[in-house]
Amino acid sequence: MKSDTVYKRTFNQMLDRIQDCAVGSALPSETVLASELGSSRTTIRKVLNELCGLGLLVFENRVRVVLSHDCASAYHPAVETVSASERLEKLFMEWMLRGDAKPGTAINEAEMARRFAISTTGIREFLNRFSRFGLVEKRPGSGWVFKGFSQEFASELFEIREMFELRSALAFCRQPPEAPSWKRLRLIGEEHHALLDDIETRFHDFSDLDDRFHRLVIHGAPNRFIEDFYDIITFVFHYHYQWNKKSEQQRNRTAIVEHLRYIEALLSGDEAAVEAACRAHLKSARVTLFESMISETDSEE
Amino acid sequence: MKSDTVYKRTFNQMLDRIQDCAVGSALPSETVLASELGSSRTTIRKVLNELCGLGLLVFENRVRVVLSHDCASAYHPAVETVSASERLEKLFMEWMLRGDAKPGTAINEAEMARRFAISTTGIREFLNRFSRFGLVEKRPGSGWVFKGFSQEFASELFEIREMFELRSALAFCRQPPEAPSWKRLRLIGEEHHALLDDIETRFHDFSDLDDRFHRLVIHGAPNRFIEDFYDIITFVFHYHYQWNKKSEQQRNRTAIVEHLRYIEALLSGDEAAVEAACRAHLKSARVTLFESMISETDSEE
DNA sequence: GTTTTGTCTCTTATCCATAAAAAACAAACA
DNA sequence: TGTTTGTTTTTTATGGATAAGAGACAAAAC
Repeated sequence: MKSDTVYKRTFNQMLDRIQDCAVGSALPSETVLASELGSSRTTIRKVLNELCGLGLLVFENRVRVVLSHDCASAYHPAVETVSASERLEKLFMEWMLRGDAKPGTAINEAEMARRFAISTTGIREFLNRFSRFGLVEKRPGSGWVFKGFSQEFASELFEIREMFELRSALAFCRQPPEAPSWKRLRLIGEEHHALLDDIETRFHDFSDLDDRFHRLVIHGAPNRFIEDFYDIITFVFHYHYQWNKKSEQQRNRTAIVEHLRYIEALLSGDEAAVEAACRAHLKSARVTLFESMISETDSEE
Repeated sequence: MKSDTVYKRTFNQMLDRIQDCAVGSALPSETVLASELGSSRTTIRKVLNELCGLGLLVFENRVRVVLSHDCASAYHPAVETVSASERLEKLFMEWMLRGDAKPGTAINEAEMARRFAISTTGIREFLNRFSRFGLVEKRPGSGWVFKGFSQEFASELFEIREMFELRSALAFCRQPPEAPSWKRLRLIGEEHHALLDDIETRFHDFSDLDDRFHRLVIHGAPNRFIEDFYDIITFVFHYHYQWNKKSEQQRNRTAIVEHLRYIEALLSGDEAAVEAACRAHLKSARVTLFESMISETDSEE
């Protein structure tokens, strides 16, 4: 049976939304709310009905009016708002990054289903989707082999990343001056400056900015395979650094400075400078990743 | 319920196998047969039992003896030897390449399940695996979008292919002379010569040789992402040219000649020559593919 | 004691079922 | 006429069931 995580998530969002409205004011139409909160009208209505039942809203004259902001206790627990597949992804990555599985281990669906308390269908779907990351491989008939989040993996990942990013950065330079990317790049540059100024407190905001910056560069000359590959990078970094927070602030500060040089080079249009800045940044990112992987291994021995 | 395609396929293979043995001679042990035919002993025994029942074998003194070769009518129909997922792949590719789906079309699992008479779970698994080819994309909650096997797709595919192959070819050259790949390359070179001599009759054999050649080059400096990507190429070419056989012989002849030049360059170790030969071959492959795509569109209008 | 076959257990491929969510359609209003 | 809400239909997410197939262990034979 499908879980009602969408409903619960939307419900919580709606509570937030209500608190932004003055008591006595009217909510927008169902259609508007649906597109605003990113779910279907069906779900919105279910939420709205529930909220009427709770006395937080009234529905009169085809309009829903906010009655109260007193809903702190109505929120659904956050765990219940993530779908089975999202939960599985998280569990699996934790399990992997905790190093419970040595490279080459055979993993089988039935056992995983038990371990993670998710149906075999769910496991199977996850592994199928996940196999594009190159960390597991299917052996038809019998199960899967776990390839391991190893130095080798990281190294192969970076080799491709460097090829792709360099190609994209140079292509980016060659865009006509009227391309809208230039403006976006300047804006992202400003965001970097702003973040650098507040780095002490806001260093967590970097990974999002990082992602947006690299995707902007890459998108300058779109290629679905390159963009897809960047999903892998994002994914790997996301989970790896979530488990490995050592010197996060310093790491991010360095990266920002490198980005700024990179951005400047792009804006100047000087291809040699772009190449140099791009290479320098990726090299440093690689070293940082490797160091964090080594220190992780060390600390466990 | 799991289908018994493995059994039927193994059964057919076993019939072939029996016909290679003289009547009155003994079959090897179950274990040996299992590894020879690539299935488990469980399946082998089932087949063997059936064959005893049919009177083609006898089992006496712990040994199975061939009684007869008269089994032409015992074969299971070939259709029943392919698993649901393989069948689906084929059906889907036909549907796609026949051009029934315009790029941007939304496809939904339920409808596909009906169209192809395969359970929704099966469809879903297929689409999930298939999404790494960049031809369909998931929209969580609602279905999938079909991206289309367009010129644009082919062009993006080739851009990556060129980057990867060039990188691999150069890395291949730099292998130490004692690397076993050199010998393999020479052998593959000979196969090319042999095929060229018989091209009139054997031109169908080229696609396998092509695949092995490129994979050998790529594997000189292994990188799982590059090898994975080559799966996409193989897949796309396989199906595209299966539907588009025009001037197959000429196309293959040209490719063989290009390969031979490419191989010679690799063996010479002259990097400039390698680069030139590699680029030339890929450029020509690209042109050929595009032409066949255009003529396909034309013929339909 | 190593192979070989016999038996039993566990896992995978595949279908089906069902509640949740999305989408399509229809009626009502402004 | 175009929104907005009410209703119905369709589709997706997720669990479950089961025969086929794989693998593990035991017994037998050489």
